[in-house]
Amino acid sequence: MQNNLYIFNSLSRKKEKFTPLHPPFTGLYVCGPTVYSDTHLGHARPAITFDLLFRYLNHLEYKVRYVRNITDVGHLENDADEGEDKILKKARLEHLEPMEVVQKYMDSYHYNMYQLNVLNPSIEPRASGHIIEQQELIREIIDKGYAYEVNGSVYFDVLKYNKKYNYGKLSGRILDDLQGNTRSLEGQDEKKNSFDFALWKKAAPEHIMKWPSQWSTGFPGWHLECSAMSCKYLGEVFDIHGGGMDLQFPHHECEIAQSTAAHGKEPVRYWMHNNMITINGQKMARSLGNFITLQELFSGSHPLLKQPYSPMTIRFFILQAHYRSTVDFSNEALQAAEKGFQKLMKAYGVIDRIKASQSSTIDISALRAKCYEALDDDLNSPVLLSHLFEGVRIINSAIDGTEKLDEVNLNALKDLFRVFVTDLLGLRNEDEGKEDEKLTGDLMEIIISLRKDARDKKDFATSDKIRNELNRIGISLKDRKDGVDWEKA
RNA sequence: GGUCGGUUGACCGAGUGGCUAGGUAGCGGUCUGCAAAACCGUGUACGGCGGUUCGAAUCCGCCACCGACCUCCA
Repeated sequence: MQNNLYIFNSLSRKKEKFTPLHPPFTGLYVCGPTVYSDTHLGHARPAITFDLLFRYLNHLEYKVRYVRNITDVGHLENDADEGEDKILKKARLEHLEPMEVVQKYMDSYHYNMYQLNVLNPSIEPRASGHIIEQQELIREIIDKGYAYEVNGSVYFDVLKYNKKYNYGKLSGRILDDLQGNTRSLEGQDEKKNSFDFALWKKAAPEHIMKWPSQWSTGFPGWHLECSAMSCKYLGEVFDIHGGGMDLQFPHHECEIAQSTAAHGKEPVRYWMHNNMITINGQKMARSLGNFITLQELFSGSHPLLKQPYSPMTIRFFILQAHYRSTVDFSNEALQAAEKGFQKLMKAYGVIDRIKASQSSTIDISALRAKCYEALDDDLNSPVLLSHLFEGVRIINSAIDGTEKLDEVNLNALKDLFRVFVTDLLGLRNEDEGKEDEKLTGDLMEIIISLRKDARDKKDFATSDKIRNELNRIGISLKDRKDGVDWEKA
């Protein structure tokens, strides 16, 4: 299992060589969505980032178990919600069962992921299906002495944990600073310290989503589900944990604390965090009211959108930036991405027209090595794309005859595009079905030959009319030295 | 206020102590009857001020601006 993959580990703040704990097996856990609302552009970022990682690890022949959870127990929306459960609140508004809301948005998330060509994870566990495991984990933490029960709720004892371990190591936070930064003293009566967090919360009588436990009828703390489910499916120590940078603190910090307190071991070996998508320089988030859903992007139905953008345009747009950089949304950037994507796929589509030469002016193996180098360098997809555009140039030049490829290099080029464009970047052609394609092709042949006749007779009025009329219905003609190509706009 | 990150040409976006990605748009050219596509060429780029260095946009310091996170409840 040779690899040369380096990934940036948020824990050490350095690029580190990736080596799984038990090769060839590799465990990958990524924080999935809370399904209380439509999937938005921000959700696409981690999904695509870790899809690329999943695809690459598979390509390197690791046996990857990719776990991406669904949070369906519900979180608070924002301060204005006064503690009411997010999913519960939405349910009241729409007069639906909480699980009906969950189902609806989970289905739509799955459909959007399919549209973006994001592969399904190996396991997609739901928090509501792992209440028992979460309760067991709480008991373990209590047994080890790092949690305490107050009035039916259980809290994590951060101060005690920090005496033996290091709370804040992932996010670079110092406990003393956190203490000094306490916002207010209200609502903290039950906890020993303001920075303690809930493992189990006693539910108010009107709370719908609640489960029985030895402490109270209530619900698990938010951070718990990821600790419990990652441990169940990947073990007490596993290889890679991913998620958005906004989850680094407190969510991931608390995950580390919970798992370490329970098992006495550092749970995650490599932490990876994707950066945010911004809109006009501000983070896109539901709570900020500036988010664009994927449906709106695909249909163009949002005041900020000048046109619809296809799923593959969005995917390409996201892959054109490195996952640890913010990427700012704008119509100009999306339009540029759309053109670039089409250029790439168009070249890929004509690769079979290249005829092998006796000799080669290009060495594809060098290009291939550069492509691997790009991915090995912390999944540098923008650099990979720049190399693939060198491939685009080679394809077009080979068709024009200004570059030559022998059979070995031609096959290598085809393989390069199949591996990197299709398999790893997960880009696919979006041209619609082929039902009427043959008929259309036959008709086009006839029209093209008629135009050729006119041109042979120097009847350019007729030939231009044919071309213009075709243009009008979205078909453009391209005269080449050795024939005529056509394509739908 | 604390912690962390960013500031690259018209736009997006990589990257490196000297060889200065890529996409989009613009301009010029080749090819075309014309056009399109493709190919070739092209640009006033690295926030400001100092410092280290033979040499910095890349390292260090200061400043400015922008952003993310900052425990309760979830």
